[in-house]
Amino acid sequence: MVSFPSAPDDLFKAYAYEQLATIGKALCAPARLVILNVLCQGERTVEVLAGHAGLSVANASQHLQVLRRANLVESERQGNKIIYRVADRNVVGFFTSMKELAAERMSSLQVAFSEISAAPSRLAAVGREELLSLVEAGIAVVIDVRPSEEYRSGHIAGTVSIPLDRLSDHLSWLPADKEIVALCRGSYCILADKAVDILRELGLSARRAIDGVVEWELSGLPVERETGQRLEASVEGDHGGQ
Amino acid sequence: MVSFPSAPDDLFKAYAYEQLATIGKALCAPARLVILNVLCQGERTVEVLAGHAGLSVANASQHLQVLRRANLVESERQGNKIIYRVADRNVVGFFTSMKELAAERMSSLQVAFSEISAAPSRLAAVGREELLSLVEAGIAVVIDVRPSEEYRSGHIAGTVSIPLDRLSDHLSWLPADKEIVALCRGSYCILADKAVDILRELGLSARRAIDGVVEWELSGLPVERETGQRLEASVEGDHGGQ
DNA sequence: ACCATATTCAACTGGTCACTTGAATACTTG
DNA sequence: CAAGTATTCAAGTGACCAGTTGAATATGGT
Repeated sequence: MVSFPSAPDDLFKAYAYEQLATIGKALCAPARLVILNVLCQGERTVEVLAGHAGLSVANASQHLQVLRRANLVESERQGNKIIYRVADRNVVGFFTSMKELAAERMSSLQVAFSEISAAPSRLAAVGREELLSLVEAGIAVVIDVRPSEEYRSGHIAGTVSIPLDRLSDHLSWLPADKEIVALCRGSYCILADKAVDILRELGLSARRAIDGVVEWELSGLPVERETGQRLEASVEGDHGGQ
Repeated sequence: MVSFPSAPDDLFKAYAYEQLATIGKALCAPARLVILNVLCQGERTVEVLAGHAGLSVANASQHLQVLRRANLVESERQGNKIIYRVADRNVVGFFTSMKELAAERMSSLQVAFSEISAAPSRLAAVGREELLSLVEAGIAVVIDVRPSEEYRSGHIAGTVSIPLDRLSDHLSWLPADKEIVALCRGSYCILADKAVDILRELGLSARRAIDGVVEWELSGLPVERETGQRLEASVEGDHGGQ
């Protein structure tokens, strides 16, 4: 560069950090984070995503384009609809580490949350190592309380699908002598908390898992997918979770 | 939760994503990213950080407080000055993966950049595996072209400190029969590019490393630190790098 | 105690972003 | 080819954010 004026250097620096900031900007609106979190679990249509985030379709579409400009998600036309998905497996890992980083801040909230909740489900949450050992020892059953569509589009092998809103239908055959561990979408999702509260009120031994299906998948557990099955519009069954 | 109104659920969801967005907001201003990148290499004073980012001290202070509110950095008073550092080793890892995620977007820029640059240093950059094998085979020398203060505060074992602005003083003893690999702060830093251009103009075989010292450190290489040595105010020697 | 230095606070301004609304585009189905 | 559905575009509004300036706070040295 010797004979190089310094201007292009600053230009490069400015441009580089501007590009980097594009990713940051994509992650600074809560609505986009909700969308991204849903997309980390599988591909979805615009309408479904708008429902999850509580946005108008037009608004959700704009948020999605911000995410796409940041190269975090990509879209593809499939028949009548346009489906969005994360652009890369790395995005899932990156977003997960962001959530883990925020978990520290969240801990204060979780304490406050457990105080208004009937059962301190969050504080007794089950970590990965413990859950694995519980399952291996055969003294725990893991139930996946997400809506059944999500279970179908990808779940950890060995878990049983019991959507939260159908939990009462399956109470009869749940073992009273084993511990029940509820699995949902992760620490930002409260489906498992609700399930645990219900089960405990019935006298069963239940706890929630700290991590969600996506985190387990990232840590290398085998995942089963029902291929060909696609998530169509149906936000029903999602009782404020995530 | 059974007997729980759904309002607190939405409150939790909203609060959780708001907290997560705090981190995103901290990363959406280029100036803050520059600051964070410098902090990933070691603790600094406000004045130094302001110099790196090209901001007024008051402005840099405000940016630092945004970063602190997001729990990404922490501050400590040391005598007359206040030094900032990353709050957690995980922050370095997280920020690194963010940069890697952006690298894809950057590739287009790197091509454009190499076109105006005398030598296509970026395109021939050396990755980790290759560099390790080159060093093991004894056919490459690795020079650390960052300012000497940064080298002192932490560098990879086996590398030699040759600050870019003193490169001409060390030309005599650089081996002509080996390949010279220049190491700097990473792909967002152009110090190594400049060094390579100088060396090539002199007929030496030189390439830059893709990654910076921080990335190498994260991947497990032994790091040497001169303890007790602290980075005092001195932006001099930083020729537009980062 | 006083001054110099380092950092933060407070008030202000221009620009950018999120959300709304109404229209336009693109594809599928009859 | 027409009608319907899904998504995107375009314009407008209110809120928030980055940067500036000048003053306030806090520490160390004399």
